[in-house]
Amino acid sequence: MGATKTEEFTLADITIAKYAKALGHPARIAILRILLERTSCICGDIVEELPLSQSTVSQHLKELKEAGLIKGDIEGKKVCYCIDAQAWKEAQQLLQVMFGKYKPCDTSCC
Amino acid sequence: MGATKTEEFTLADITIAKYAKALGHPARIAILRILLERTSCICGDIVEELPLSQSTVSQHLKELKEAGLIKGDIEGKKVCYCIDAQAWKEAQQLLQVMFGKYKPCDTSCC
DNA sequence: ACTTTTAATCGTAATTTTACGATAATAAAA
DNA sequence: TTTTATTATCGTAAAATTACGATTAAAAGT
Repeated sequence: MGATKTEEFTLADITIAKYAKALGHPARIAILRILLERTSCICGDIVEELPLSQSTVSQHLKELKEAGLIKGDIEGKKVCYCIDAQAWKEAQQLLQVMFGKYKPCDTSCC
Repeated sequence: MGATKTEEFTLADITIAKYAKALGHPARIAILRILLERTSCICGDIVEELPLSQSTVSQHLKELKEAGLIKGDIEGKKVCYCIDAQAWKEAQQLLQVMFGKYKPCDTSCC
């Protein structure tokens, strides 16, 4: 036991959960904020901005990459990270639709 | 090691990560969808709709509750779950603002 | 009072995540 | 070519997550 039963759910739920999971750590939110701040994407000094070691930041970057939310292109000695426009929009849309489905309930219990 | 360095980040990042983490599993997305479907919130048959055992579903419900996204009121023999309007709106807003910050980058690398 | 129903909690096991230092790997600079 | 800078990966350890069966707790029904 312990392994997530991913197969048993709908693709929509799996996809939204994948994106949400990637967003589920303050360090990764912080990384995304750094990438969101710039219009250009020459970025390689993410490590200095975070209270974590280089290897740990690299790991978080990997997870964001695996979720599809960011891309990393080798630019000489450094690696240039930026947000993946397509995945970003998909995640945004999926979450937006889900959050928009809420309607205040009419029974007394809540 | 292994413990998340939660203290070192901004409250905004911690909060958004907390909500995202709660959304980071297909089962919990499925649960939220079930709750979103109804305008009333007499719900106690969430277990039947999921391919998981009762104890596992209960655990997922607990995590959603701890993140603040849902509430559970005891209604006689059953427990009545529903979405917490305030937390829901906060999560929605935080995510919306963050996702809205994206602007396509102008350099060649991406 | 006893039984049934419903949901939480406990105990346990496997897996995954988080984190770091140390070590590669790669490309630019000297 | 050797050195330096930058990032990824490996190895490892602690902690958290996921999952389930068994048990407990509480309320309702008999």
